[in-house]
Amino acid sequence: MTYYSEHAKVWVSVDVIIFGFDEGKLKVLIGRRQMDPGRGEWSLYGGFVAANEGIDECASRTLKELTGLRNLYMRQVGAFGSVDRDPGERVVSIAYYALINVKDYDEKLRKEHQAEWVDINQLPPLYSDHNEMVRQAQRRMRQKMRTEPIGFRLLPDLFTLTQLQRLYEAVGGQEIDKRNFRKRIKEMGFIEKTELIDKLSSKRGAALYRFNKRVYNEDPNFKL
Amino acid sequence: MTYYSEHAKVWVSVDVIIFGFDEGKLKVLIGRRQMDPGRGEWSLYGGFVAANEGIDECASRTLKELTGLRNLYMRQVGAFGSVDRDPGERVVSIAYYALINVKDYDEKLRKEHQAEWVDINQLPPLYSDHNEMVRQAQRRMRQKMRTEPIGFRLLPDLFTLTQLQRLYEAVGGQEIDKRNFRKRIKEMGFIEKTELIDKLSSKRGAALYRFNKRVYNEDPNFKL
DNA sequence: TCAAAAGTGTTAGATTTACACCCATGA
DNA sequence: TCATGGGTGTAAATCTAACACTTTTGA
Repeated sequence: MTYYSEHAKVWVSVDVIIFGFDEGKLKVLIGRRQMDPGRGEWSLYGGFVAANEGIDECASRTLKELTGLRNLYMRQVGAFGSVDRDPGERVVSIAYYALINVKDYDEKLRKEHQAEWVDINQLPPLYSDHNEMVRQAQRRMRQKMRTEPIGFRLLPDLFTLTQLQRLYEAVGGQEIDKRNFRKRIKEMGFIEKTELIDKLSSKRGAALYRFNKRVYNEDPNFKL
Repeated sequence: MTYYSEHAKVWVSVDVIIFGFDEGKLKVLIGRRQMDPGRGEWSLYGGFVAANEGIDECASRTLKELTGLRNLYMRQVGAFGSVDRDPGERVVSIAYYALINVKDYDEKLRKEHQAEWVDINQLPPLYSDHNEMVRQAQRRMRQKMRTEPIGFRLLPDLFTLTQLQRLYEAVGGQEIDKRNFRKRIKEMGFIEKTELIDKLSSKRGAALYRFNKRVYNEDPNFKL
């Protein structure tokens, strides 16, 4: 308290936009707010930044608490700090987005937290400025996905090209030509075909692919 | 203090990366830090967020105090919040970048604040994580400039095409072909040729252009 | 046998890049 | 008269977008 004591301190929190991909839709994990003010409203998950905790750590901790998963792909969206954004007190909140494979999220844990996957295009009004946070997170994620292959984080380790295409369509918000898409995938090189066949989603069966991180790292080129 | 009192509060500050363009170089306004800890080190300008002040307002106020200018183009870069980023206390800082026309900045005011324009490629080590803030601000600004004509904020109202090209080169970090550049400018439509001639930078004289905001707003397309 | 999803190439058009010379003027 | 920066067009190459049919197999 020796240096800046004449200035005001404020609460700083972190809110996380957790993206998942399921049933061909981009989804966000939301829940009912468990504290006042706003108890019971739809809300993102978040937590307060502790005195001895960096903001990235706080986001990781929040994600871990909610999903049980560590080392999720996570990026900062930005700080939200209007004076009256929180109805209770002055809180500056820093939004992060994270990508998870829906199937990695233990259903029991999800229910314990009363968390729900909701289509990003069907979100209800959320607490405070959380809808705006989601919009910005989506823009950010879409932009990132154009230049880095982060989308794999939303899929199982093995996936079909149609799944991958649906993912890009859901994120980009528009349909993609199948042949052009597959042509681009082939050019990338770091999306490997395996010998495995997925028989669940079609009668004929579709080849399963995987993301080869090593190849990607050696060959740092990318375009959607 | 009724809702979140069990959580810790921290100081929140704003740091501004002020970009200028002069002598064909992209420059940043820095100064000597006027407070402890770190007094005398090279630093960005910043200020603490007051209890009754939003973070964007805080950034505007900081810019106004330093430059005397209002309504500068300004965008948030993001929040910086490692526990030990500030050597004195726990401070979460939110970085913003702003664009100003160097000639709009009153020299007297600049000297009063002991502020200096420094080539972004020649920056000295700055206080705390300010170098990293500058790097991120530059990436952000470069990216933005590819899709929106924000560069005009760094130039006088009237400018020659060569000036404009040098600006894009400085921001993009690479040379641009003169004919291709001018071809693109013509296609844009919202960069208007005036009848005025600049005789300062060449013997022959160069046509002066201006950015027509109205035309731009009616025709929301853009590419570098 | 048929419905449903997988898989596969080519072509036209659009965009991007490379490139060189003449012009006007002040010193 | 010459050095300096201003100004202009074309052609090749690359990238992007549009487009339709055959295959496999479970129901």
